[in-house]
Amino acid sequence: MAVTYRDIKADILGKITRGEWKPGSLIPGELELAETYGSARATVNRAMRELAEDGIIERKRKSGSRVRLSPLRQARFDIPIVRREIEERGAAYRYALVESEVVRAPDWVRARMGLSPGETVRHLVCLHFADGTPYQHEDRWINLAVLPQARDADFRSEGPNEWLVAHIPFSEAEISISATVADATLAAHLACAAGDPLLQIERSTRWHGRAVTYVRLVHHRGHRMTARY
Amino acid sequence: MAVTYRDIKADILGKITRGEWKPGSLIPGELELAETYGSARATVNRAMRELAEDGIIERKRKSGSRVRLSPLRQARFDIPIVRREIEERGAAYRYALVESEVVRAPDWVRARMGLSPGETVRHLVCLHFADGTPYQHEDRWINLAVLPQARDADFRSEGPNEWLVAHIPFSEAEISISATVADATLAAHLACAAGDPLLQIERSTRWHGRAVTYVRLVHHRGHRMTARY
DNA sequence: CCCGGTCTTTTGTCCGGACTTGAAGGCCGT
DNA sequence: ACGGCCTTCAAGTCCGGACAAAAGACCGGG
Repeated sequence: MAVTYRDIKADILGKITRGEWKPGSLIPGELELAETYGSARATVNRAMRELAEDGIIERKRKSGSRVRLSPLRQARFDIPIVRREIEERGAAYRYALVESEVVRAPDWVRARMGLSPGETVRHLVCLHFADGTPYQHEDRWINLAVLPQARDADFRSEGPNEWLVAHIPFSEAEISISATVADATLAAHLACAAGDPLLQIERSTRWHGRAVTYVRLVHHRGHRMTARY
Repeated sequence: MAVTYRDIKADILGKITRGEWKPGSLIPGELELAETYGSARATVNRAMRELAEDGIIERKRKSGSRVRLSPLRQARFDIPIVRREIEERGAAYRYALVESEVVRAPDWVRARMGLSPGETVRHLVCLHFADGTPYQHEDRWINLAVLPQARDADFRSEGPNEWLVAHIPFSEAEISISATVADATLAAHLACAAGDPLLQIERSTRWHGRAVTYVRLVHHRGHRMTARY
């Protein structure tokens, strides 16, 4: 059988983890590797390219490839739709709309979304339950200038997240994770004590450069996001 | 000039974001696309493969490629070494060792790291400062069965993170993010009030299947991790 | 009707060759 | 010493062709 690019990738990775090729050292050129593995240069290239994407090595034209000094540690977190996240844990999902209004955007929302003064937004507060216990509190603002259909949409049975992905196929987003503290209303909604530390995710989404929605997701007490790499 | 795989990728992505190819719909086969773009199938393949990696489309042999129903939202967070993180913000980095001991692993550490009873670990408590203000509190446990050199290493001037990457080139890790609350000692170290919510990262690292280190990083009040996608 | 085997389609991978691009290093004139 | 130009080299990309592998589709036997 021929050598696959996976074989080559695994072999090179092995040499690195076993310490044969130390951090900072130069790796043989693609041509040389292709010869030693008895494969085409394109195959070696694919292996090396993936190693570079994985943050294991660093590549530069002319200078060649070298093992990274400090392995670039990067973790990939999936940010699934809540319903999916809950169902994948084998729990029953339930959704509830707590509050809904159409208002002029308050200043702090305007600032975050980059709206002009006086623009109106649809403001929603929702709760997501897993097996009956509160899982996530959602505080969402939708820009009606971009999505006027959101003014009359009925969010009582369908969550805004689901509605949005059906109306905006794809978008850019900025997401940020922080810790916050439960105030009285959050505590009531999430069935925890006021003062409890809670994990909070904020996401602002834009479509063709225009702010579509800003959402603040506060998770139940003890929630953790996990990733492997 | 020839069409590059980037051109093709951008063009297809455009068709999707503009709604020409709706979520769930089938995308033309590679052969057909190669013809319309006037390029080789390998080039189209590269473009499609990357779109699949980015979570935009889904590919299956025989059935073809289709636009994802709900675009897989995944965010990549860089987990840099603290020193680098601080210096990249343009702040001055300072490190301090607070506590250091060699002990038998307490039960909760044993459980997390999967150690046998009676195994010894090096336990370190460190602080990382940015421009003089506390930035991160580090509570680290190193398995001396795997890294006996850690018993006598001097962590007074060099942080354990730096020491570790120099001694274990690469490793697998599980990382998990959660919110915690400042107790008295954390509050004192991080210059915040007891009861403040703090962002906490836990990471366990293994090398060739054996637990190397477990670390709990608690960030200063108000810290946030941000990513774009 | 169900079950397994075979066909066919589509993506996945590889090859060997070619040209392009970016950056390092040297050369030269000031 | 100091620019700016030119060479050179390694990675980056592309081509056209080929075979491999997965997974629907189809079909015949029980």
